[in-house]
Amino acid sequence: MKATIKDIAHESGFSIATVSRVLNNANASYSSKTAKKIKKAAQKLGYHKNNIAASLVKQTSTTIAVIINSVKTNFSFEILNGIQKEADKNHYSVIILYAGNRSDDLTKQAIETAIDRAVSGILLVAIQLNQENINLLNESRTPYLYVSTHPNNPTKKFVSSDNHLITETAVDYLVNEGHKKIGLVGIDHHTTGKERLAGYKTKMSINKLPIDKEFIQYGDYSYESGQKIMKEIAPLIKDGHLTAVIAASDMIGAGLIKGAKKEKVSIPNDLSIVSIDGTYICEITSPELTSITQDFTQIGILSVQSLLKTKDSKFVPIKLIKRESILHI
Amino acid sequence: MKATIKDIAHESGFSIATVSRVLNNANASYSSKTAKKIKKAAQKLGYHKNNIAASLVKQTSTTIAVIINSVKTNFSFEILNGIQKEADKNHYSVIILYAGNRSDDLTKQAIETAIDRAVSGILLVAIQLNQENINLLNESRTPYLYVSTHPNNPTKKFVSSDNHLITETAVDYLVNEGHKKIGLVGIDHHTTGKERLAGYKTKMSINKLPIDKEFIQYGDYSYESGQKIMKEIAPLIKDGHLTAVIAASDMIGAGLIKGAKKEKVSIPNDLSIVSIDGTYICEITSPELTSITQDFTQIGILSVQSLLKTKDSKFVPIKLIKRESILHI
DNA sequence: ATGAAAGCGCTAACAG
DNA sequence: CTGTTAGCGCTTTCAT
Repeated sequence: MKATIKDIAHESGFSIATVSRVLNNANASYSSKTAKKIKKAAQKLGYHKNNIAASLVKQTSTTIAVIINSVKTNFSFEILNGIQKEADKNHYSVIILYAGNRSDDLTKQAIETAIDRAVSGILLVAIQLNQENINLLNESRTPYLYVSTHPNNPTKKFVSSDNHLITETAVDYLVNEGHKKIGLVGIDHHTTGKERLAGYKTKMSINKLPIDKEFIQYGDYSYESGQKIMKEIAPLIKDGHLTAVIAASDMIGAGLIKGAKKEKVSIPNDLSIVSIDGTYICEITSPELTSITQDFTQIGILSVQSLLKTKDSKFVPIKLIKRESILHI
Repeated sequence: MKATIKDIAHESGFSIATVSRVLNNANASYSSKTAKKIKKAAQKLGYHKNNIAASLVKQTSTTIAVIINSVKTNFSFEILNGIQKEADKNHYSVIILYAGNRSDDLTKQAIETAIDRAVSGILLVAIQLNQENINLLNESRTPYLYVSTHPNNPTKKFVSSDNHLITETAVDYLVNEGHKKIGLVGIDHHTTGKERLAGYKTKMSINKLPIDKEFIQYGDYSYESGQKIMKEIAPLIKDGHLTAVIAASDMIGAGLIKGAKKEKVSIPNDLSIVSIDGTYICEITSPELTSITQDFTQIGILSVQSLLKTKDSKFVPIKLIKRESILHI
């Protein structure tokens, strides 16, 4: 039915070994005439390589596994896009495994599936690993990389934005616009949140700005979370005790705007917002959200390059994009 | 290194054939005692099935390929989520292949990759196939299914919303709210657009409502498209020649709202909008968008079920969700 | 109920 | 430069 290298061997008069060599461009240990003949035969028979067979003997496949949380983050899709694009370019295919809602069990299951399939590498998108899963990964000797997460362990490889820099840039900008009462809202208690908090504190301190306890509000990066937080901080805003916040995500920013409407808080007149992420959400809200924009597509692309080739860790540059949610005072 | 069935055979004292039977629950042609022993041995050795080897001999894998356009649709992720969830449940894994921006060449490439990997089925998410690609698919004898697309060929299998019903429901609702001058904006020239247009025309006609040429505006489902269209129709609205529109997507709806601000058109006072899709975008805009909501997660789930088991075509129910973008007149 | 043996299609020594 | 051969780990007749 489907043509195999055996058929090509028959058709061209060479052995399957030679056919295999030619078709894989193995160190040119064949004459160009042979190559031409074999390629022609392959063409004629409509040959397609059976990657499964190749994987079996090579004990590795040209497949990259992406493990991802199923939480509703609107940027994962962009990262995936970047990964996909770069994988395609290198003739790799991508299999996506969900780790549920940050569940260690499901993460373990995903890792096992990846290992079972003998993938050539694993991309952990916004995934936090417990020790058991780290061990599992290490024992498998499958290369892996943290994507959009910056592990505190310096021996681990990652590709992500620099969380410290993100909040530092945001504070600087806000200070430049005349703000002194600046909050940071919607961050989580994990690495990402901690780093952003650290960057924020650093710059606040450098600028000799006090940090009220209420300036820092935790959340889960969601729209609902943003609305809830606005309810919390509305009194402060009305009192003039808070004039600007850094939102931990666009969705938090959007939730803040929504909540502000209910609380009769005017954005940006009563409160300036700079949101972290810079996805298309920023343009849909009214007012549009000024943002510290992450280059998610690039994060995806570079993570594949790192996994397959460079093996480097990398911070991907961020950008401040001015829209309408900041008031100069 | 890694345990294989050979190791289990050794450990348990049975042959690899028996081990294979037990581990695959093959028609109980083994005693339960044997089964117990073998399973214990497998457990002890930390055995994991090498699916690649199994795929090679069975000529099929427990992998589903999803072919998808890389266009920025905010709902593909939801469909993917549903697919993933249901695939997981059935112990299938999912590989995602991008077909670029509706490119026939890239689609062909994606199909070939899928076939190469001997996937057990292909899900075409919002993909339009040309004849060459249809042939390719048919020759491969790989089962495939249209997802979120309703092919005009009745022999093809699909899982999607009923596009006719979507616009019919929208028109009915708008008429009920007292509207008579109703437009349909942002649709494309492909099947989806045509079906929505047909549903719209049907109900307009039943309600004896005239359809002005300008009532129908084409687009590409994007935010920008929505803004452009608003520029186009703003004069009509101001004249009172148009009081309501059905937006072909949430992004079109959001673009309309954005454009309306520029054009000094008030939503919903000057124009009512009901948007098709009902993703989270509808809650972020101001006013919130009333929508005909598609159940994308369910579409994903049912498409896997259809591919793997039922082989049925299916329309997934839609829902009208009232928010703030409709004025009763 | 169980085992032996033949491959699935391919790659990679090893010869020549 | 090319061919022979031995598997990769698993499933599946065909015997027993």
